[in-house]
This record gives sequence, structure tokens and C-alpha cells, in this order.
Amino acid sequence: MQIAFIVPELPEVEHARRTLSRWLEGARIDAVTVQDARILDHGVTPARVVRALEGRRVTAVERRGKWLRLALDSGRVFSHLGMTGKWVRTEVGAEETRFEKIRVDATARDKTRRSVRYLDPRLFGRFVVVKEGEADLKAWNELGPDPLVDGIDVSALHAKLAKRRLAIKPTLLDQGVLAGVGNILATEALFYARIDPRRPSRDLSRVEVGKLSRGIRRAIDRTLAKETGETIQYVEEPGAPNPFTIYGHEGEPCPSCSRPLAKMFLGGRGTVLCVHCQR
DNA sequence: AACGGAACCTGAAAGC
DNA sequence: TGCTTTCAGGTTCCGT
Repeated sequence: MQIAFIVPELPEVEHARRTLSRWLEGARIDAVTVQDARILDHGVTPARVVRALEGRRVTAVERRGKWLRLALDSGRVFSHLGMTGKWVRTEVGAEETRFEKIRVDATARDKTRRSVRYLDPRLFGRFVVVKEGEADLKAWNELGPDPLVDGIDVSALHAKLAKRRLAIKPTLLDQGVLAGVGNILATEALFYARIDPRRPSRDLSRVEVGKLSRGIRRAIDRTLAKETGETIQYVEEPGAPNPFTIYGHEGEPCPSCSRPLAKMFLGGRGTVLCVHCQR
């Protein structure tokens, strides 16, 4: 089957970070347009966002979990891609891209100009400007360790999971446990670790948490390796073949034992698993 | 406190 | 063919 939606999780957001970094780091923001105020937090006006950004220089593009943070010479911008958010680059003055919600025109250090645009048909993303001196977003501050930025401390993760009776799959979706793990990553990692997603988190042994940790890293690296090129082309772009190992492959043979992969719902989220290989 | 479930949102796919 | 329904899921909020 094909994957119908862009679903940005840690690897996709990391790819977006690297690309945005090339496009905007060191650049001066000339003009900002907010086409749809619904992408902003309730009560925040486009005018306020425009005022906060125009004339600023982007000093760094950072990521924790699924959040992007653009550090400015004064203030910061937080961007969450939700389920269908994406940053693209066009020529300055190019006509409005489909689903465009925000436009940032900037001049790089080498004086070349570029237009960077945020697209988000579903509007599940967020775009938040924080002024100099104000605290970071609560959602950012409450993130758990990031598997790439911080690495995974197996003992610490084991201790954290020991307090949870919820099944391991929905627990992994809690951004306070590990930042950036989404439904696809959790599904893939549990398969690599051969752990049944329905197992209570607190029942996982230290050895199993180690396997899970390596499974998460493997799933991240595998997707990141496919994210190449100058444009942000997510591996699960609509119409592209399914790049994942078991996600979206329900009913098809398990890559390990060849028996059909099952699909069930855990914590309201679709979960694919091999009931024979994952224990 | 922990947990389940609904709401948010809309394009694409599937069903009819 | 074209209309209707279903599905996808990150996060937040609300009720139990």
C-alpha cells in the first residue's frame, strides 16, 4: 500500500531542521506573511508575528523531539509540523504554494534571497513566536530526552517505564518519556526489538529496554538515511511507496517469519505487529 | 494521578 | 460518474 499522508516524526523533523538550517541560518528576515491565522495560537494576531520577525537574523535552527526552534538575534520561533506540516523553499515572489500558511522571505549572508514557506493542509501544526526574555514553550520544556540530541539512557528509561502500567506502545507516544517518538517510529522500533506493543511498560526487563532503545535508534537512522536532497521530501510523501518495515504493511507477510502481520488499536492508535515474532 | 476518548482539521481513498 | 463515508494521527482537553 501507499502512505497517504506526510507524518513528521523525529527523523522527518530532523531532516527539516537540517534543510531549514541551510536555508535560513545567518539569514536576515525581510518579510513575513501569515496567510491563515489559525496556525497561530488562539488570540495571536498575524501582525504581531510579522512585527516580531521582520528585520531579525536567524542564528540557529534547533530541534527537540518533533519541535523545531529557530533562534533569532532577538527572540525565538517554535514550529511544530503537526501531521501535515512542511517547510519548502521557492523563489522570492513565486506564486502562493498550495496549502501555504506562512511565508518568510529572507536574505542570506551571501546576499542571495530566498522564500521559505510553511505548508499545512490539516492545520495541526503550531507556529509560536517567543520574545527575548520570555520562557520557552511549555511543550518544549516538558519534552523527555531526545534520542539523537541526548541519546537514550537505558537505565533511566527502564526506571521510567517501571512506573507505568500502560502498554509500552502508547507509553512511547508520551513525549515526556522520549521526545520525538510517534506512531510509526514506535511501531517499527517494537518490531525491531521483537517486543509485543501490548506488554505493560513496567514488565519490560532492562535487557528488553536495551533492545527497544536500539530498535528506536535503528528506525530513526533507517528513515534519516532515506531523507536526502536539498528539498524536504519526506519518505512517506503521498503517492510514494511505503518505505517502512511493518507500518502500513498489515496483512502482508512478516519480514521475519512470513506469517501475516496483524493490525489492532492501542490507545486509539493503529498498531501493526507480528503476533508470532513480538513477545 | 492515570488513563481513555473526543476534538481539532481536511485531503485522499474507499465505499456505494 | 459522483456523492458519502471513512481514515490518518500529534497534541490538547475533558471526564472518569
